[in-house]
Amino acid sequence: MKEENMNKRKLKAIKTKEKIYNAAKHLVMEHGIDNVSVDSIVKAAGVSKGAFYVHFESKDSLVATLVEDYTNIADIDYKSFLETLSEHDSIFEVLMLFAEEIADFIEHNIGVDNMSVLYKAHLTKTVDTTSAISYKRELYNLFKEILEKGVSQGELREDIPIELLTKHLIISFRGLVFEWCVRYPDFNLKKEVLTHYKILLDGLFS
Amino acid sequence: MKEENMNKRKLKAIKTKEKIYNAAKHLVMEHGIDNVSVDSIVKAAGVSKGAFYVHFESKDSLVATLVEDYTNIADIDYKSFLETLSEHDSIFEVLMLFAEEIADFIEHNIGVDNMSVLYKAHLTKTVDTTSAISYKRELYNLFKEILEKGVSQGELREDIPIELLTKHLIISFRGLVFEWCVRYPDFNLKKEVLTHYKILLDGLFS
DNA sequence: TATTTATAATGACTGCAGTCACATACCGTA
DNA sequence: TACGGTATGTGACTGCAGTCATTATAAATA
Repeated sequence: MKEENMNKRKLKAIKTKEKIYNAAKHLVMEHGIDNVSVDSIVKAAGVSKGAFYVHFESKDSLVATLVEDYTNIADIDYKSFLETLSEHDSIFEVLMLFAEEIADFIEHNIGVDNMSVLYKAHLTKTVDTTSAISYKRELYNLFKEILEKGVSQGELREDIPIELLTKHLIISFRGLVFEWCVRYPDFNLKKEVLTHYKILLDGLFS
Repeated sequence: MKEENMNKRKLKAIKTKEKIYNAAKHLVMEHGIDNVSVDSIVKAAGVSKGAFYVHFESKDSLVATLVEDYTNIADIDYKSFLETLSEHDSIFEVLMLFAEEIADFIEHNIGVDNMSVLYKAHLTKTVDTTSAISYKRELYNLFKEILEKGVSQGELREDIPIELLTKHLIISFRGLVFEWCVRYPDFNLKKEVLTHYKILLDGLFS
């Protein structure tokens, strides 16, 4: 076996994986993840159960893949939204509007069920959800960009590295989304995100 | 049927529940939750599987109960720790030390596996984990006490209600613990909690 | 071309969470 | 004290995620 040769066998394998992935995508969209079994996926895809486990580590891992694709779509949305904000001067405003946009997208385009599944997958050691969590994820770059501009405008504190601030802004955000999932529907995500970021940006002291 | 009559039947039911609970506690302590099945619990407890589901909604819910009991122990620990801090003047210091203590307790007395199970249970709509999440939980009071002292000393901003600040301090904390569970072992909980609270208390701006 | 090796695919099987029709025993009431 | 109703308890059963010995077939090698 040599490296990356696109021979007949590998092509067929890729095709099988795609069949499974697409069948899963449609079934999950139609019935919701909790009503879709691996058996129903492989039946719809016209392959055996064993084949599923050749191509996916677990059911959760397939779901994570599905949500990852949403994650990428999300990041594209966030990026283009951020571009519309370039006119604003105040970093405070930019951060607040950006946070609001993300909250909106999660609430209306992803939904509480999918976020819960993703977060549960994160908490399951056997599932690799690196791409949504990775510090290389576009989302981190977008926050970093904002903060860098803030520093160059002298608005932001400089005693804590930008990278670290970025991480903590996102940790907070994830905490809010987690709380939203847990307390749903008694938790207004957008409102609480704005309050939280207001506290976070201003500080607690008078 | 009348209210709270401790008749023979109820006593036996309580005893059964305790048998299950204790068997579970010991098995989980010895083998870890992932290596303990409901079947093994009921076998050890000497009851049927059906009895398990009379007393517990699900396996997750039993685990959540176990961790909840830890939660109460935790709150007692936090409370007595807080009392040792009464001499400190600066609210900043008190909050930082308190946060550090909580991080310590979670890391060393509860552990990443139990926290992950608890958080997964939170995310599962069919599991009632109210007690750890309730705003009536002692933890909220403790934070509130600190903040109230801060206000009376004129150290804290007063434009946001104490209750709200309390909630958001805890949301942040939960976000950090979630991140710790997800990134374990590549995330130093105590260190990140301190950094995060430093940002949160001081604000982002120069 | 024939033979060996590696990968993809199969589907019966295992183990476990959770269910359900049924059994048991206790309680309140006549 | 008899009896109907109800909380508790039983264990075989179901459905599903994940495994594994085996088969099929493409690729590498002789």
